[in-house]
Amino acid sequence: MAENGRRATLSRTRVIGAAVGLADTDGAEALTMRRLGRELGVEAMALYNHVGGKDDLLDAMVESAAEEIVTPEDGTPWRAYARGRALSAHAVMLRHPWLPALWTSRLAVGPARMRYMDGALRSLREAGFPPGLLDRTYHAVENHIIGHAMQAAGFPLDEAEMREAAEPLLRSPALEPYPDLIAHIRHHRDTPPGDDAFAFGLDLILDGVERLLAAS
Amino acid sequence: MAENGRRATLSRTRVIGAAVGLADTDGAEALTMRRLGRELGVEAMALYNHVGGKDDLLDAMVESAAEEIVTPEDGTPWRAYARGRALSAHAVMLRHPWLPALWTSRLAVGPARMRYMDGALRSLREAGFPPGLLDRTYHAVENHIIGHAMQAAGFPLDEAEMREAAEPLLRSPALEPYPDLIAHIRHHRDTPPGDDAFAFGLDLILDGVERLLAAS
DNA sequence: CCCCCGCTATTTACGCCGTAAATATTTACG
DNA sequence: CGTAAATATTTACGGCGTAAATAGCGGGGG
Repeated sequence: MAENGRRATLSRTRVIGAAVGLADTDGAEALTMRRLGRELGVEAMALYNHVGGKDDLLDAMVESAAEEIVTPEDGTPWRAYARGRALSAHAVMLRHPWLPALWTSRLAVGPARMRYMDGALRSLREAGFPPGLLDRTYHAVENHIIGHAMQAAGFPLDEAEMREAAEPLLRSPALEPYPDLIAHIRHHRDTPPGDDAFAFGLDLILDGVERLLAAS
Repeated sequence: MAENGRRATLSRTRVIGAAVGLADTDGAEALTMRRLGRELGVEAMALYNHVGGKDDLLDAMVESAAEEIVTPEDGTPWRAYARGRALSAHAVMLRHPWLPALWTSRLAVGPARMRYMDGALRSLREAGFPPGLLDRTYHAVENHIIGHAMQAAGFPLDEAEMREAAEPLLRSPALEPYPDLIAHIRHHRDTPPGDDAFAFGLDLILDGVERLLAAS
């Protein structure tokens, strides 16, 4: 038997979990069938008994991450629902920097992701959104989540690294013609992420939508 | 001499241009040093006389795309400036589906990108934005551009392909428990992109910022 | 008890990748 | 023309995903 078997050292769940962990700590480019096998004490080809191949593994990782997103309970007012689900999705994407790129590039969509999408759409519909506004609202929020996560994943520096990286950059003569860019880098050096930047953009969108909904 | 030489069949510019073209038509995963060499009638290693390696090539492609973004002239009111530059960046990203992923994942930033960033920041500063709002506004717009481009790149279907892909999907029993998702897919099947979805989210952000600026 | 069968793991191999190093060829100039 | 520099090719290496053949193993029926 596959799924229990007392001493079944390998399983689909374990393979996917190890893949997620490996990509989390060492980056998506370190996720290699051979390397993943090594991590699990097994040869690469052994993994093929549990996943269909690397593509299947990547899809399963996305699905597994989608399951981590917590969705407000049914009946939550649309704005709180959208805000809660966006903040949770955002947190998941920060935990898994490899996620936004896979999220948008893989066309296979599993049940967790379908549930995630369906819940968001239902919440808006039940709030009385007309179809056009509903669709645009959904996508505006989704774009914000993905955009922020992509930018964050591409600049994976904590506060100390930020300070450290900023200094030599600021002295670079290549930057000299761009004073506002210099000021921007200084601003980021002095004010650590704090992450309210995500909520700021999100609320901008939700405020605007609220007004449009009221006007409709 | 490198750059002219009458019959210099290869040059950095030509290599980068061919790489952009190849990635545009066949996708980023088709961009291979060997394949790119073949496209240029040359062995892969010949490319290394003109680019430092694949990383250098990718950075140069991003920089080349950044040069395609047209920026409103200096002195344009902040809102028109931000809107114009966002729409142009958006158009460039749609032309080059490989761009958003590279844009966010490569940390090297060339002059064209610096100019792009600096111009946007200057426009907001000259309009009197306080530093906190300036930074959040810049990033909110940037996130929207990247988020929309990533989603578009992951779903590279024109209207006909859309219709064609939707039908079997809608019959899939896996979708059955998600009626609002079904409605969403139907909506997309019936209303082709049109691309005002990008402007919708952008204006939501700019409207909100305008209000915050007035209140500050 | 043993044997055999189905599942799991390993071995080997193939064609691709990026690129280092050595070599050959072409070009430009005194 | 001769030669040095620029450009292109050849060969090779280690790593990738994975197909195919092989080996090991645990559990149920004779």
